[in-house]
Amino acid sequence: MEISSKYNPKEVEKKIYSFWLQLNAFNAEIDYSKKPFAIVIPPPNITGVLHMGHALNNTIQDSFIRFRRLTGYQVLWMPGTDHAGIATQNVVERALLKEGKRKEDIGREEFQKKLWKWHEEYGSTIIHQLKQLGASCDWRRSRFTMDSLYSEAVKEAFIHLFKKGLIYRGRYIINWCPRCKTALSDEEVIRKEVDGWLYYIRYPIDKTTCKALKKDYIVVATTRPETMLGDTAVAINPLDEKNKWIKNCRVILPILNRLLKVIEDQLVDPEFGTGIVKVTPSHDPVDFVLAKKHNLEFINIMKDDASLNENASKFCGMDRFKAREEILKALEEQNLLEKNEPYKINVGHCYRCNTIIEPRLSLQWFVKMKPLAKPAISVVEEGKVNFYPPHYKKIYLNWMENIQDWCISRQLWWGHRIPVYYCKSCGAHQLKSIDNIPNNELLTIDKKGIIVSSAKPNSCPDCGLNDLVEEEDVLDTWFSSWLWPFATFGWPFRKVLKERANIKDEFLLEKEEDIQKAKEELKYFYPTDVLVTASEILFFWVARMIMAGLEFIGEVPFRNVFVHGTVRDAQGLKMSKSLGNIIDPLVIIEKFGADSLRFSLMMLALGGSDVYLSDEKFLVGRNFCNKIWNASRFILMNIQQSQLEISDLKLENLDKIDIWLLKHLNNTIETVTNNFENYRINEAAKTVYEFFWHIFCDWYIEIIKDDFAVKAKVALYTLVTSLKLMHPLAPFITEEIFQNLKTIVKIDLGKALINNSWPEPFALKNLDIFDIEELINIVYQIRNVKFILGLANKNITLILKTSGKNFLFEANSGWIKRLARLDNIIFVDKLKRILYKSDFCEFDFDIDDVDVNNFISNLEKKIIELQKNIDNIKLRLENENFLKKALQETIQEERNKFSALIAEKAKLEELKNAFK
RNA sequence: GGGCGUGUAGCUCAGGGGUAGAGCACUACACUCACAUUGUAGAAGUCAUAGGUUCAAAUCCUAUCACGCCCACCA
Repeated sequence: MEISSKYNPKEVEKKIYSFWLQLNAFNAEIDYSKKPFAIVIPPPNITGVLHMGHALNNTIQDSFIRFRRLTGYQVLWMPGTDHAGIATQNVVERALLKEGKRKEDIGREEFQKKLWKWHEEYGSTIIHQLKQLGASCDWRRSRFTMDSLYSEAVKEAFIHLFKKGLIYRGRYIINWCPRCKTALSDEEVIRKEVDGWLYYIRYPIDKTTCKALKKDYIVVATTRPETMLGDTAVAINPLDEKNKWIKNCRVILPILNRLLKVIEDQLVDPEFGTGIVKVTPSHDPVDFVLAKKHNLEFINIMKDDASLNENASKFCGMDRFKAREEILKALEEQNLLEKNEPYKINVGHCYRCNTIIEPRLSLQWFVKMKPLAKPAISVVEEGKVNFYPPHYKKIYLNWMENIQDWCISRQLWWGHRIPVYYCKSCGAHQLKSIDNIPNNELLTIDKKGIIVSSAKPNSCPDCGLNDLVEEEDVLDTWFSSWLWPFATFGWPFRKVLKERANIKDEFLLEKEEDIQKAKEELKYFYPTDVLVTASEILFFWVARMIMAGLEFIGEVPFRNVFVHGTVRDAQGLKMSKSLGNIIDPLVIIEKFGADSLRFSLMMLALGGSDVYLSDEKFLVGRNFCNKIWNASRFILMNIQQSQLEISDLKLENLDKIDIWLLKHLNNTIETVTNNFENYRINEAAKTVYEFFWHIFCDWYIEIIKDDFAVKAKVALYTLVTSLKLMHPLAPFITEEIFQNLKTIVKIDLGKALINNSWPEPFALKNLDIFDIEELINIVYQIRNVKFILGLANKNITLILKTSGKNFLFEANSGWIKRLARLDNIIFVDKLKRILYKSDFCEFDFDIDDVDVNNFISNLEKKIIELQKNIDNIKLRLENENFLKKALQETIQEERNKFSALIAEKAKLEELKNAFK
């Protein structure tokens, strides 16, 4: 069998992946003889294309999964996709716009059809890409957050919370995206500091209401002058002496000439601006709070696209920013704009389209979070859910303790429809209109005529009539995602028949036994073991899943949360398409192979901290894969060429070199196992890298080259063991080599590597490997001295004097000569000249005219180094306090160190002096 | 404003009370046939700053300075 000197990932990966699929190696079924290990994938958006963040996230998961699969767990990696409300709607809207249509032109139903069609065509792009990465998910189970059965879960959750009084509908100031035309939760708003202006505007005082005037106007400071049209008061701090005089006045709102009263509230900072604030209840969150408290009128001045409405008089129809200019102009004309100064403002942006958010008064659905948060705080405090790295625990708790109610309604056409019906006869549907709210009416909602139900009811329970309309809004995408860890198993286990499914769902519970099986699977695999996620969605998703798990199942959804960092470019900027700084994982896979990508990422996947990437970072993985390939190639070719018949991997008649290697291998197995178990994946990668390359290849294989036939078994054993250790990180190449190996050696190794067994340390008697380490050190010393003397590329003869260890050198002379590039080794009793000296041996070369200057200066440098250390320790040993207070053990250690250093230095000086 | 974290070699980071570590990059040498996607050797750091605890601090504590992330109603 010919083995190419270059690994060809493209061919191999395709072949190996379908081999795994044929084996059903990813499939997870209940097996009570094994312990379960489950991970649910963070479902990527159906609009998603695999980016480096996905690659990192999923490689970590796949490595954990493959590790556990090999260690004998019954493994489930549950895959799926997320319908991603706004994101998907935006994509399809854009496509529609290319045809010159808006979604309103074709209507909700038609638009939804287009969405589903889009999902069918492109929705699984990312799934295919995950397969290219090597993800070993049980693809049969793939779920979509809009599956018919999943809808049942969403409805169940809503109804459950509603009945419990944890869902309410309320008029509230929410974040509104005027482009997406929907409400957003606080988490969906990205705050960015932008340069703006702080405008100082004069509001004249109504002289009929105010007697003792200091001035005939007051000044308010604002960054958003256009909202002044909705002002219904001005406010000062009750303790603000300098503005106290306006307390009982009324002021006149410029342009509209509305009379505003002055209110007093602690929320006002007397130090900011003039200490007087304009209050715009419908367009500012703080003012909203003030207005409720002080019973102010709410005037909405904007339409849903953030252009001004009829309440804005002559500015009606104008865009908000245009209106700002015009209003400033008008104020200036009337000499009411006192000044403006540059000012940095924190402005909210839509996380999907980056449009500036408008605080907007509207009627929305909310979940009361405090009662849900309470148990979710306890489980983390008690350690039932652990974070890696652990400091995320604090961040989580801090957030949870300050949690706000969750706005869950979205004015989108793509998503789970809120399971609510309104009775027209009871007037419930009219509450939807939000413009011109008379004072503060309807801030809480009477439940009359509002029916929460999973299907349209026949009649209104309040009035008995059947004039019902369905709620138009859909639910926040995260309201379905937070159910992911158990909804994917089929919770709430309702029978859903094919006829009722609105798409060709593959996952339906049609028969009673399906339901029973699904329930059993949940019981077996849930709670899942670890959730792997980026820190960005800790609150969006992770925290909410914990709450949902506890509320709906009564048990945490996962025991561990592994948080990895954000993927950034070499400059530290977040990778994003708009910045044009992305490194496409698919390009890396194309160029170097999936394993190179995976291994490189895992070397860098330090828990919690961000991953800085540049193209050359992927060379680590590529080079390592090349090393794995070629080392394996060497071993296999030699077994073939020497026609070795190896029938088993039992190791016997080991010599010291073998034991030296196996000791290192044992340590590696232990460390790698430990690192995987403790989610220290980069440590696992580094450990196996170090062993395979620098112990196994650099030394062992080099040492045994001359008598490979004798050592082949140990080499083969070590190779197989290493393949297992590396498989979670580099699955394709290790499986490929494993399969090649099977055709060459006549050993029953099992059918495949993927579901093979994890290695155990080899049982070694505690044999001393000191001699081998010494010999390796001597080879290193010979090379070193040769370099210093400028003899690196010359073959020379070594003249050696040992302390009774000649036999050792004789027994190992083959490899020592080869690795140190020696013609010969001559043993003598006394050296004329000494180039190296230790307790073990001393040596010289058979070359007379060496350039000693370099050698001497090198010795001097070493002596100076040693002297520094000696001085340090001497100081310590002369310190009475040290002798009095340090542990006896420590003192003895220091003394030993001291004498060792002194001896070492003496040797070097002796060498040096011999040359003078 | 509050919370969390980070500052160690040119870069990316390990480590962690008692002589500073790795990888990459760099320098020199070597195409000795598994691998130049290689090998061998080398140079490189007052462990952010200032105090404190300690016999001993890069390591623990405090403050400061930088940087990063998250949360928050300063218009």
